[in-house]
Amino acid sequence: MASKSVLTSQSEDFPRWYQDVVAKAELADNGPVRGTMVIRPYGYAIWERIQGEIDTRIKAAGAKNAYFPLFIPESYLSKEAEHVAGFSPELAVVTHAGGEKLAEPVVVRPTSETVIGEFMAKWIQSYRDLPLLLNQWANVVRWELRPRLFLRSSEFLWQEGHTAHATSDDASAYAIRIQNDVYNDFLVNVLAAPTYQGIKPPSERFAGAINSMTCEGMMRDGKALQMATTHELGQNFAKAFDIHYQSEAGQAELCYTTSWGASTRLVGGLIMTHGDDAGLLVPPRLAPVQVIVVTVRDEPDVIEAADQVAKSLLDAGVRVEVDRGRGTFGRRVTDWEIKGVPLRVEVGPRDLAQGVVTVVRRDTGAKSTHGLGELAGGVPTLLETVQHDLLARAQSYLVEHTHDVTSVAGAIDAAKDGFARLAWDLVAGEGEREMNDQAVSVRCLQRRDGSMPTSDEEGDLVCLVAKSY
RNA sequence: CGGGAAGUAGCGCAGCUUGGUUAGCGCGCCUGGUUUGGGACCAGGAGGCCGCGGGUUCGAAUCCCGCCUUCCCGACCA
Repeated sequence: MASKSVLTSQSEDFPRWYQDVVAKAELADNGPVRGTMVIRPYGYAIWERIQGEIDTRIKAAGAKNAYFPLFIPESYLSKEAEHVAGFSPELAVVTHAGGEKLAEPVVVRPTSETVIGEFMAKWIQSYRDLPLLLNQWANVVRWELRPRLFLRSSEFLWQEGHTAHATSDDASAYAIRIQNDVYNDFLVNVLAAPTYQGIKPPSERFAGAINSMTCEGMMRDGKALQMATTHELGQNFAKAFDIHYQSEAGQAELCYTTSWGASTRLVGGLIMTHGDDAGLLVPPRLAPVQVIVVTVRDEPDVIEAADQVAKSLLDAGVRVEVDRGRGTFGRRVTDWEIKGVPLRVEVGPRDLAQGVVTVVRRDTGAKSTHGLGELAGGVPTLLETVQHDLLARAQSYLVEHTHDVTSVAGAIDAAKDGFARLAWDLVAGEGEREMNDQAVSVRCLQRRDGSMPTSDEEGDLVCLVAKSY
């Protein structure tokens, strides 16, 4: 039976749909101060899954976690000219503390290149100390003029990796490794959100970087979202903070540093990559709840069967919860659809009489019946099927919403629907300004074969342009 | 930060133009009952500094000023 829709549909009003999902899936609320965000338990559970997956990959890449302070002396920011110029407009600065005006104002970190640079300089003495591979999970503050939950909040959570290397080549290779083995691997294999990887044009580079790499995803409203980013900082920060080492030959040499991050914005990317008119849709490998077992009637034998189903799935390594005795069946079904739980197992008297349960896929709505005994074997397989189907669907979406064009005007037009791809030579300079006037920007540069260039100086590059978040 | 819209119960809204008894409605919430295979129904009930501060007035949700917050469109960004 069709019911009145719970959410604004994507086609009716996409921004409204996004807010409805955030609210009704109980992901987050606005905080009392403009731009701040309260992440609710279900939203945080998703973030914890993201954290866990990324953290494992970071450690596999050899970086170690540490923690640096929230407060940074204002003077640190000023040490790198481009860095301070880039971040000044969005800094939160503490001028008073302990009831008195501070001698030197303290900034709330917008990112930690500066403090970490200061300590890298202290810790690195010899080439034997390199590479130094650090990561921290932290909150950062960038005063946003136009906040949006998860996508752009004044305070957000992220991981920021910071590394120091003896050579430019080593720094570059490590940055590429992070980009591929941490970010791209997570995005493709866990989030099921394929992206275009490329380098940023000079205009879009991180403040203080010599090269920025990005993973650019396509949301279901045709706008691009930067899902993760990696920067080669060259020797800019090494110079500013005197990060040097003694080489094998006994010479003092400056280090090359990198930094890289992924944030709670990924939750926004998740919502807009997979979500549909029924709500959120979380890929199984990411989902904090992979299977929800719903009782159709709250009768003792049904409840007992539901608990047994949950136990057998739990034993099979499935993240499962049971929902029973809370409102009507239809209500509970809708609630879990909004939350995007990938599989629902319905346990009711009619099925039980035949020794089966009904399994429903959140992505397709397809129902199937499974014998009680074979559930623990079948569900993990089905979860993997859903995972692969979501990736395939997102992949097609990305391809279908990428249009090859041959002019700036054509690109601006194509950007109404997604990415436009065209020769970078046609765009660089005046073309980029023309696009920016239409709220279209260059998201990344690639080689013609789709691989990542080492620099924007490389000839014969293409650019992917789009409207973006 | 510029342009636009809006803040009244948890959510969505009416009331404001033309100031005047006790501020309404739908959903949700609580209690009891009937229900339950796709957002149930009946009955009873709780819940409001009408965003905050100031002003005008005998009297302000309503008129005036300031601020805060949210949403949309731009410029800036993970």
